[in-house]
Amino acid sequence: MADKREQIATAATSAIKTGGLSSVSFRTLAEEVGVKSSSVHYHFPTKADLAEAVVRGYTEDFNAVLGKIAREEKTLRGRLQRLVDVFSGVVDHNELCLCGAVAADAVTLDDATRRALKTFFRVTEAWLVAVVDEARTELSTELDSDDVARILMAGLEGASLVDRAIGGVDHLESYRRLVNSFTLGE
Amino acid sequence: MADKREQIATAATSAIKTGGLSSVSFRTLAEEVGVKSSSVHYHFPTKADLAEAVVRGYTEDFNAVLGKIAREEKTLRGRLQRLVDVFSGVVDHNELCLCGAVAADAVTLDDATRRALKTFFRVTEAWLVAVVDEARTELSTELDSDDVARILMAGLEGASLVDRAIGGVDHLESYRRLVNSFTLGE
DNA sequence: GTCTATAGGCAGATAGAC
DNA sequence: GTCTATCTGCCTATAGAC
Repeated sequence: MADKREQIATAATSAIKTGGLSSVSFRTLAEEVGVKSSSVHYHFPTKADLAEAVVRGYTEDFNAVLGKIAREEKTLRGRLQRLVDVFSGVVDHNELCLCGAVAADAVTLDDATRRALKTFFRVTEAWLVAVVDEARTELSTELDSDDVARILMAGLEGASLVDRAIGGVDHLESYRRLVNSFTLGE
Repeated sequence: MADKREQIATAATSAIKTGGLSSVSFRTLAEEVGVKSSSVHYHFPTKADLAEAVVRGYTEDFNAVLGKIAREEKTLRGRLQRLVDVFSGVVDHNELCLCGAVAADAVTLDDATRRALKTFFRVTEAWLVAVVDEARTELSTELDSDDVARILMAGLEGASLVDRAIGGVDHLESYRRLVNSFTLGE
């Protein structure tokens, strides 16, 4: 039953992944955690405050997952495939990466949330670059690690977006094969 | 000054590309074309009707652009680079591909609009497959044409989404280089 | 085809009691 | 921290006059 602030952030995260930022309201959020909307405002004065906190929290959680993958998988291909798995799992639940969903509403964001969003992509791509650079011998493309990182990040966001909209995971599966073509392995 | 219905659809298209489906209202649309909101309802009874019409119209226009590219560019690399140009131009105006923007609101769509959206991706990827198959000798990847088509489509949608959110065109530029690594050319 | 007028609902946000 | 109550404003949609 953690503290209410966290419960609210968790409910907001889930709602945004499904319906985007515009789909969450203080009222529905309040109902989900069993309080009144004014109590939600107590924890997050404005919607911008809520959005920023949620993006920051998601970035932390996502990073923890990346760390886990790096510990559990030793090959570059294994690590990248696990990243595809993460996006695949999200789409299976009819959701998007939270930061992809928030990015779709980019024009309505305040500066702080926009910065937090930028940090998510910077941090995640930095992980990809590090993972690729650590295993240069397993790489079978002439593209440099920055390009590989950006191509996979943007590609997985886009594949999730398209696949969820039209049903299935065809695009994510194509990225699975792109990962294979980028890496050496049996 | 075309007919009003078309003016409304054009204004809606532009607004959706910038702010998504939830950002357009019958009121603001009406103001932009110089009528009252009830007149907009006359042409498009519900928001779902408007969304479907806009997606269909965009699919037609996009296809015309693809046809133009195929006529003007003779090499596979040239054609794919021109496709990247299209997405680059959109992001320069702080917009997204209309269907990418609509896809972000997938959960709120009615069946007809969802079908129209599916058609957009099907048609555009069919063009990509045809273009790739027509120039098999210029291809320098082992991925089949379906995968190449899906990777580029999803990738360009995702790169637009991310680049617009964080500013710049870094991800689209990485896709430019991916296109080069997929194709032969001087 | 376009208008005025309005219904009915939900949004974000705040004041002030407890 | 949470509540009740409320303000203000925007939304989709419709009825009916012209």
